[in-house]
Amino acid sequence: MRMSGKQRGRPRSDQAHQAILESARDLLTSGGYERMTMDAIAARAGVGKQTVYRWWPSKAAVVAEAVLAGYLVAEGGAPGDTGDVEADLRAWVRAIFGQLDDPANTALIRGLAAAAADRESDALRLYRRLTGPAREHLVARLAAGVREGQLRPDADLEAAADAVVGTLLYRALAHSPEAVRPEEADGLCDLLFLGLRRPAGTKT
Amino acid sequence: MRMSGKQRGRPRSDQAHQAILESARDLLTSGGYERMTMDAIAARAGVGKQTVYRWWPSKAAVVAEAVLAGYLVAEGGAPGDTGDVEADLRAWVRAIFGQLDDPANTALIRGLAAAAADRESDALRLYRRLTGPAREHLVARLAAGVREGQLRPDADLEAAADAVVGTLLYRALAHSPEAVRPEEADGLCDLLFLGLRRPAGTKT
DNA sequence: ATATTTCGAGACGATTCGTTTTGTAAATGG
DNA sequence: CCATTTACAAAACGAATCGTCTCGAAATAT
Repeated sequence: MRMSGKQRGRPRSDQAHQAILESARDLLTSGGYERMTMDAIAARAGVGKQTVYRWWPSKAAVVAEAVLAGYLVAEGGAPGDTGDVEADLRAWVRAIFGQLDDPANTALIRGLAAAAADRESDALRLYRRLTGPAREHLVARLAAGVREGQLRPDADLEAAADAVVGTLLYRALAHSPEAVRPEEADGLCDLLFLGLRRPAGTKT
Repeated sequence: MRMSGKQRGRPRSDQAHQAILESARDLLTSGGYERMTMDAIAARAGVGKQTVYRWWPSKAAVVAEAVLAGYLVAEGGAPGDTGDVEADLRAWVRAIFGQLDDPANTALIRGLAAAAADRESDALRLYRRLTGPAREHLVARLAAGVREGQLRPDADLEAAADAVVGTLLYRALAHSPEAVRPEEADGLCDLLFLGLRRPAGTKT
């Protein structure tokens, strides 16, 4: 057994580590997954290819970590809790949809989709890590709304979260970046809250 | 000028054409996009690679047409119209979700996603062709429901259609095939129709 | 000082895409 | 019947890229 304590030998360069991820993100947002090569990632990071493969097993793995480390759907954290579920989530969903107006963000999401397609065995895990935080935040805030008596207690919160995340993913993958429609977020929220809202005059 | 009439030379083999698409589908459902090669497609189809590239410009194009020709989300056609929007669409959505229980179908959808990732310039068109028919059917049936007075006239039908298609895509890409949950379709429909239904006592 | 580990740089083999070549088969025009 | 034209199957080929491997230098512990 190796005693705990400092390892011998040259220590790992965290600077190189970060430079690789950043390089991958840059190439992804500028040229997309297809036009990006491992040689280019290493070169732009000022790093040997060996250093990349020492820490990641494949191109898809590098891209996946670069995307997940640099862009989380739930970036900015959980939705606020002002006591008004509807207002809180409306603002939150709107903010996330707004992030998709930046082509760099949709490029990252498409990059993750490409990485998932490239490594089918990791696809499920990648999509989960991409959408998991947002899903959990949504469900948590909705559940709080139910406890506060603002939402109907029999609502299927998981279905609502899937609808939001699914619409987001669909929009990021299948909609042209030019067709920016911020009101899409409102349309979705309108629709969902019509069904989620607790009918007036229900026992609290 | 060439007079109209029969083309000279050996005519194109429709049999080869079909064999190529079928071969691509088979390889896609068995091994996925990553493990499928153009040589394998041609060999399994009993066709020269030249014949493949004569009619399709790239691997992604072959896969895309194979998927879109062999699997449409709206396969089976439009939802029925019994006069009850909710029942019609519930059955229709359920049937489509049911198709995702077949791993072959999710493999085809993932194949299209891979093809889109491989040819980013064609990605938008591919996703539109994949989801377009289902979207149109949904919106059409919902609009009929509005005309029939069953759904609220101010509902955002596009948002509802996006929610359904988005959830479908999300499920196909990010959910493990084992976790079959047919009730997901019902949960989604419950949620949406709560919001879409015309409140009782509204002027017709 | 020596051993150990990572570093940047780059050569290397294997795989796969997409092109090109070669000889053959199937159709039309004269 | 023969020339022309187009598609066919098979396979060789070049270019690109992935992932591995080698090399000498740098950094750290003993």
